[in-house]
Amino acid sequence: MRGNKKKGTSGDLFDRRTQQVLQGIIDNFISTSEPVGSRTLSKTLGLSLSPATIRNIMSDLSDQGYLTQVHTSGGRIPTDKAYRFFVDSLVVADKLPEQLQKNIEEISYQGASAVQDLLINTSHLLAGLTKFASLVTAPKTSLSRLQHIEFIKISGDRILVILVTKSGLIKNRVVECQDQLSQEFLNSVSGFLNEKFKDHSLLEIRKQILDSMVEDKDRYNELLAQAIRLGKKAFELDQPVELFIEGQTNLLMNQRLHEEESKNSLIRAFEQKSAIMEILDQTMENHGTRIFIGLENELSGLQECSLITACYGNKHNMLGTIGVIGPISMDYRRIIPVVDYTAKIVSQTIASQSYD
Amino acid sequence: MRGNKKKGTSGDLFDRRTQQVLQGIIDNFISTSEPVGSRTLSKTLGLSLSPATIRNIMSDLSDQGYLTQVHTSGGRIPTDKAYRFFVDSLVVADKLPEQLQKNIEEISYQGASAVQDLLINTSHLLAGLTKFASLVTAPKTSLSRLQHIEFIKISGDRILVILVTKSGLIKNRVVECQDQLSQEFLNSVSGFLNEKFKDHSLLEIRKQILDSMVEDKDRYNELLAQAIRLGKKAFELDQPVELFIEGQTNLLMNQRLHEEESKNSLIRAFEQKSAIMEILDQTMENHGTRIFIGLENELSGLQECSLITACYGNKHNMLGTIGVIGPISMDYRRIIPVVDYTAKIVSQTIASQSYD
DNA sequence: ATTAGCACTTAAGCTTGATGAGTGCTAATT
DNA sequence: AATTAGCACTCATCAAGCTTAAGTGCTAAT
Repeated sequence: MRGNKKKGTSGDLFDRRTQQVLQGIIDNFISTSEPVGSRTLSKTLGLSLSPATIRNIMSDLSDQGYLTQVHTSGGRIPTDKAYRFFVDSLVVADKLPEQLQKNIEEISYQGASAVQDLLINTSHLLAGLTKFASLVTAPKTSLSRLQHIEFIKISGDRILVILVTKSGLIKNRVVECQDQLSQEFLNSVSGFLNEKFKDHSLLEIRKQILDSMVEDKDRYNELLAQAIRLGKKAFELDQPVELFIEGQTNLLMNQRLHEEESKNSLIRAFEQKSAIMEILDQTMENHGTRIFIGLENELSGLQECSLITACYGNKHNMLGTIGVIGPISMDYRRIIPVVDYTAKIVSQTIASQSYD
Repeated sequence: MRGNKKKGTSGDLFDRRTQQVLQGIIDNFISTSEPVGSRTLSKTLGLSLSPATIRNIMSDLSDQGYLTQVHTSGGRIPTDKAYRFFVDSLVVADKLPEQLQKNIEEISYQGASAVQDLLINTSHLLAGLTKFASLVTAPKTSLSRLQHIEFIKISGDRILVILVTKSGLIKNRVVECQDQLSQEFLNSVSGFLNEKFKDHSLLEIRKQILDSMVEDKDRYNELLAQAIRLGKKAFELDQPVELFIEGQTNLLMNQRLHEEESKNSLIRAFEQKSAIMEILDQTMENHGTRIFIGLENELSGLQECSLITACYGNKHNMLGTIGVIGPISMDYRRIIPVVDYTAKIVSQTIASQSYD
């Protein structure tokens, strides 16, 4: 999203005209998915250049790796490199149509519930608007800070643990417990934990609890001992990968992905949730929209696709990532602002809901 | 699953041989998905009948609507009616291989957590084992009976409501509340509600709350008034359709579904979650495995597929349904017992976890 | 009742040739 | 020096025609 005139990824210099031709080819291919040839281009492009001239330009672009031919004759198609150039030279992405803005803003009005619900809605929304597959990661539980913990006895030996984080995540799990503990006792335990650990990150809490288990081997305080024991169970992270994927079918049915084989590897990619998580986590290092085109994707199953991501969170802290996976020849001008704006709205909504 | 000798759906009488031929055709088609002809059949069937004889039999079966020809020559394929007959005459489905039994049983050992988690696991499991799409409905919240309700104040004006049902469902939602209520007060409210409504169905509770709102217009008891007000918010059902669908991509990638158009209508069908819910709800009327073949499905998008369902719950009460959607020519002998046994294990697991 | 034999049907695969969009190159034009 | 016209060439796509293999229905022989 910077540089607009002279720089392709590898520093090739284009004159204005060459650039227009490349743009034209990309635009054309994005809308038709058909290889585009010199004749067509000469007509659609407003430049009054003969096909022959355009052929020369195209030949140069081919030499520089921006175009390839599917077969000897029959037009050329843009390479990943061309899309990269194209995307980089989008100084300002299209403004988002008002209607779309409204659609996106609606997700935040779905009532004040847990952050997870917001994220699930977001992922549905993105998949729906783009007709591609959407990815949304939840804030990392272990980095979130404790807002509240509560134990509820729901039967003789089963205790429901409820964990609320500052960022608005709500988690529950049931733990079993041999000792018969009264609800009153549980209340004092949770009171103790809340007091001691409020605002600490879960990771930290977990560490401290483990430490004190080592220290207080011979404990005399019954409350403390139980608190530690219960706390251990409560904060013991199962950490199921919190990644919401929606609209896989959209993507698989997309006309532009026809190779049976690439569909299969795409499905396999979607199954590697933790690998996807890792990639998305990396995008949190620098804010803003990021775009991975074709082979730029580390995950091999995604190399026939492009991934567009944006982070949500507050100034201090990126919490998670949202993204869209679509065909390489997607309409970047349309999709990028959608992802962008959605991330912004999610950030706002979370900010207004969280307990900082 | 009843009747094994002489009855097709419409009461046609088959002699033993005809039936064997039909079986042969179905088996053959299930494993190859190619139309099967008289010559092949004469060889693979162990009956030492000449192709000509088999042709005659096949001709009869065609007349009775059990077979159709895709084109004038080139073998015949079974109709829905044939599968119906086939399935009905499966007196006893294949025994489930031990390995599969183990796989299925494992889902119940995933630790004692909320019923929802069990159901999500189940739906993953079914999709994985069958390589088709799986459906799992959660127990109806409104019919479940209250085990416990709790209010937790998580910030000035936000209260977390936790609802645990007898069947093991755990629901949370955040409600906003203008009045500043102390946690102690919330505790007495939840104490009150627990006492008054434990074991009542949520539907019933909701009704009673609404009733008392009408009655006690001029309330004097502050606790009661707040309890009612909070209770109303808590039991006001959002009831998001609780249907877990997994493995849609499995199904879409399945070789046997090739028509682009039928894939699209399948996707559309999956989007109508409430319609699917309705169908699954109907299956709860009578216990046991149910099978809907092709056009027997009410939902038009599913008419190129078969749906196999089984209910889970306890003797008194069916709670929900699990199911699999696959191509009409699926291997019923293998799939039916998988669905069957899974439902059984889910029932057991829930029984051991629920609070009755 | 069963089977062999035969004429007929048809999808699928193959070749063939025409068409059209596209290409690279060279020579003429501006 | 840049642009363009012209030309020979390439190749996917399509339709037409042909062959093959698997299948069918029917009739007559067993």
